[in-house]
Amino acid sequence: MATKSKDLATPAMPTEAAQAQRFEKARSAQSTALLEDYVELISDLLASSGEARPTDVARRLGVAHATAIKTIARLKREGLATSRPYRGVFLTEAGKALADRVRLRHRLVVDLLMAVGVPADSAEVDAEGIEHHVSDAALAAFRDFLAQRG
Amino acid sequence: MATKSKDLATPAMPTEAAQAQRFEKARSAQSTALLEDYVELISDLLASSGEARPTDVARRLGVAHATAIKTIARLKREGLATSRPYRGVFLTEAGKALADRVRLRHRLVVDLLMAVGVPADSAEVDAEGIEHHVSDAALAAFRDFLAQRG
DNA sequence: ACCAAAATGTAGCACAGGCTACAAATTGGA
DNA sequence: TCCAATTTGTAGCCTGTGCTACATTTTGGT
Repeated sequence: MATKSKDLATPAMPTEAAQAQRFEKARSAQSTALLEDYVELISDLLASSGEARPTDVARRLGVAHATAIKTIARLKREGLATSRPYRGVFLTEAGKALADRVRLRHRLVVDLLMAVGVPADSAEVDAEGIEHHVSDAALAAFRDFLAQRG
Repeated sequence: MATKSKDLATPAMPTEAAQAQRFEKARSAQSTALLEDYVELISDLLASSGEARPTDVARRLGVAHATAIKTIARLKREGLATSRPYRGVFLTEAGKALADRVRLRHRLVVDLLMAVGVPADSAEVDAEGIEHHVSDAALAAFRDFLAQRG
């Protein structure tokens, strides 16, 4: 291992490897973020109206319906959803499980943000982007922190 | 169904428009995230060793050097960096300003995470993904919260 | 001074996730 | 019933961000 370091400045940079790993993790989180959003949204639509139509999904996400359909195809490829032509989208068991996990995490993030003083509306908006990058360790810490403040 | 008919079980879904806007925001944040990472890293490298070579940037980010070079080209297109062939990368004034903002935000996010009990190493890793999605409002709240706990 | 290794740059591919445009199926109202 | 609007699906394009392979330039050791 070439410890070719010359990090002799400011608040100490992490090692190359450590830093690369962090970025790698952030990139991989990003690649699942969209699927998580779709699954959670589909779950919500199913719960609140009994069906999840591609057009509704598209409108909620603010994308063209063709985009939604393409991503739903990816959900199916990954075993998270099922659908038949002109019949709406449904979640597999794996999809439901993911949706539940994501929803829980979302609430926890919003609650944590509000607990530290972020206004409710900002908290909701920010959580949408933040939630996908919160590790289990952080999530556990959030839970403890919230429990401790009633 | 006006302002706050929120029951404990199911938090009402937001309106289509509101939700679409949130996702749109998250998507646009994502598109600037990579540039922010590059700019901050380049700034760190310049500060700690006086130069930022594409290969170093690539190694730190954990990507192939060709990928780094391509993204650096984008930084130049966007007026954040300058570089001449075989001569390393430098930041424009805009790039420096962005780097400073990003670095500050990064610290604040890490500190906030640790303040609510997230272990230091998790905090660093999570912050890498989270920071790009933290609004100014949330940032201000973080600052206040941290100030209040000395 | 030279040549090999390292760094840099270029070209071309893949895939994800946007889009528009068009085609086909379904649904609802007259 | 039947036609028009809506919904759904398909095709093809663009951009961003990865990659590998190869070409070129710079650098450093002998």
